[in-house]
Amino acid sequence: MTADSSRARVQRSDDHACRLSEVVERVSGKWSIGVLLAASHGRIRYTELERAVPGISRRMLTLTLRNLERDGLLARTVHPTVPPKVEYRLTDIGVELCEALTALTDWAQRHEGAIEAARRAYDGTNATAEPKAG
Amino acid sequence: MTADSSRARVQRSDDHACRLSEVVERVSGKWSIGVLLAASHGRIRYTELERAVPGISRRMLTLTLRNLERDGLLARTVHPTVPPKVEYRLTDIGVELCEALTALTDWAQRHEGAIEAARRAYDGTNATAEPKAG
DNA sequence: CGGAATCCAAAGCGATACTG
DNA sequence: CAGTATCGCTTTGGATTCCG
Repeated sequence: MTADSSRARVQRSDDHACRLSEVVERVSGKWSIGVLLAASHGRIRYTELERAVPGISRRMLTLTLRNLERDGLLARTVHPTVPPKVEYRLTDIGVELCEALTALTDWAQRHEGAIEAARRAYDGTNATAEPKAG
Repeated sequence: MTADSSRARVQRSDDHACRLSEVVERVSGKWSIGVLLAASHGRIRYTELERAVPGISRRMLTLTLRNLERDGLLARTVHPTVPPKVEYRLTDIGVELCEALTALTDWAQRHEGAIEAARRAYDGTNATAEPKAG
């Protein structure tokens, strides 16, 4: 990955950041998490996913699905019936990822208020340059 | 938030996903995590960050810094000395976030190999449509 | 029903020159 | 040293259409 890491003190930070980045990259994108969670209830079909993740477009759903599938987080099963039927379900490591994400949920929940407060404070302090206050 | 959630079974997933999305949004972007980790070692200056996060540009460093600061994850201290000196350090909730992220690191580390394998398998299976195989 | 392809707008990001 | 402003390329993502 990063070509030159000869700077010693950056090493472990770099390593740590690298690992994290991989996870975040795979989970970032507005939709990955929504899809992941929607699939965590058990088998779910394409159209169900479309409804379960409110604002998503066909394109993004398919793209997200493909990514998740490629990383081995989601399994795709095609039923060769007359009206095609495709079901998705989390793999074992997909389930584990969802569980690991609860640490984040937890954090978010604990500090939800603090963050919003910080934002308001920040926006207030720098309001002089903020034309959106209207 | 999401206009129509009358579907019952989606309710908690939606809620959960929402919370998670907030976290991910704030941490997504190629650089947020790198900066966060770099700051987790203690006070760190602008130029030090620039070096600690290898590929980052001035623009992105500043942008990322501002975002993190706005969310109350990072604190900025200006020393009004002759050559300006600005130091950044994680706030308490910033530290907590970094700690929460270790659950993800852990997951990534455990399944690093499995994911790469899944990718190769996927790319291999769908290689017929892949012009990059050289 | 499930999904690929195309088109287009917006956001992300890098490089760099400039300022206090 | 720390940060801002501008420009242009690249990526993301939404809407729509067509296919098996």
